[in-house]
Amino acid sequence: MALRLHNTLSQQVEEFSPSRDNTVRMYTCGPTVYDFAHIGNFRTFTFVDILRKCLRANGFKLDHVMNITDVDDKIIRNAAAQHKSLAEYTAVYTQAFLDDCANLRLERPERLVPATEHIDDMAAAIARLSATSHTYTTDGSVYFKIATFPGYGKLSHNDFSGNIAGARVDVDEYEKSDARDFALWKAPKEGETFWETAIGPGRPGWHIECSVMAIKYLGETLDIHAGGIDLVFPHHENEIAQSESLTGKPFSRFWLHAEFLMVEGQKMSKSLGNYYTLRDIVGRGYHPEVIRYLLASVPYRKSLNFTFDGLKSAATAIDRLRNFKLRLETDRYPEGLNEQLEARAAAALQAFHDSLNDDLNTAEALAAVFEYVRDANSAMDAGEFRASNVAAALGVLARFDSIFDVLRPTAQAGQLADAQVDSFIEERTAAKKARNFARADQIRQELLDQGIILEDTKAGVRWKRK
RNA sequence: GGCGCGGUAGCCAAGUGGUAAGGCAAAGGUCUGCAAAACCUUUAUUCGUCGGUUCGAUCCCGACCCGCGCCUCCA
Repeated sequence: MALRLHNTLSQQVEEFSPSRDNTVRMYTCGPTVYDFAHIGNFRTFTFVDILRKCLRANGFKLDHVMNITDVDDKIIRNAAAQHKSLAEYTAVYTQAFLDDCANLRLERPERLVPATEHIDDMAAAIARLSATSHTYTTDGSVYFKIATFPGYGKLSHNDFSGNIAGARVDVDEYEKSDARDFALWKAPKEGETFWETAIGPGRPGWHIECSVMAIKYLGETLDIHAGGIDLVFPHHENEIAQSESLTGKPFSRFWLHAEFLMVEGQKMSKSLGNYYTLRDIVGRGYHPEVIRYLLASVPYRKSLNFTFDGLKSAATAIDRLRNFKLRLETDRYPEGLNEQLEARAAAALQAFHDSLNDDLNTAEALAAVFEYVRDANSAMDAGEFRASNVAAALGVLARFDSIFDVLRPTAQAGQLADAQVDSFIEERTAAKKARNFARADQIRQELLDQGIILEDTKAGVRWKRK
């Protein structure tokens, strides 16, 4: 089954393939580095990571650009409050973001591009928009005039053809002649960071960086543009207006948006006390891959209710898969091949692939894996699992993990080395042979206290890290 | 008010015009020196409410109720 994705533009699920040379040119909105990213941000970034992996699973190559917004009002304000330069201030949160992504096992996009390294490109683009009468200037600030772009509203499916003023006016500190016009360029204010450019001094508005950097690195028409659903309007709508006014071509063929995340059934907010950064949750003892599993297990177009019960449930689910893998690797099976089981493995692989290709239906993909695991475990218990079935079983897990990436435990500092564990196990086995169960249990408990779990099986003792 | 998403078992959650995947939790059982792991059984006559279409609807249509998002540079 070919990959199908929901396109916000058409509001339909459409078959996807890149427009040229089998390479997906994708742009996704990255973080504004004014603070640590929160768990809601990471829901979207995890979705993007799953998307990347599914695109590759379909044989496509990737050229993926993600921006780092390292200049905006909050950054300027916070940096000033801490008496730091913009660069000093954003370096801290940029690095924190990269560290968080690494912990969550999010692949690095092919290009990570900071806005502040493209100021001149933005100024040049604004100059071109001005040359084609898409802008006006008030007090040194440049605005995009949406009346000059007939397609405005096509992404968010809003009709702006009528009288668009009237709803909210004067929400910005800057002067605009139409409520929905937006700033491309902001004139410098007293004491604020600004750049000297061909269009004068100032700093870029929010939307222009994405248009400029996307076109610079990926060309005038992207295959995919993705982000959180709250970016549909105005951010992505404005990107379309700028980009298409600039190039006269469709800005992106596909637009993908991840739904919101809730916490314990409520919207996440600082005032409710349910606002969490990734660090907060890891600090409570949840491993990053558990968080990753929970974020990835709910299909991206459905709002995700993030709960601590859900995290515990995710951890147990991962254990089940890890236990199965350990069993495959440590148990001994009779020679031969169980054909029926081999067919089930192939079917699971196919179902997994098809589910993901159905607009990234991760929940259904997981079901395919768990069904197979149950069947295989049953066969093992019944003595019907054969040595030659191991490879396909490991193959199912490998395929699963190439997308979900949760089977490898996060390394813990200060744990026993493998050799040490093995020597304890030898001592315990000797104690068991002598029917000194008290000593055997004591050793097992001591190891457990150090995060090592022992299991006695017919094939011998096996162990794993908690 | 406009636009969009959603309401399925205790929790998370898939799904189809023909009678409800999967995970977690709970209870009982098998196995085991004890554990652990694993397996088996049980847990939605029912899919927000009310109408309609249909031989038949959780799935299609309409109305209503509830939750969430955007419409204020918030993923």
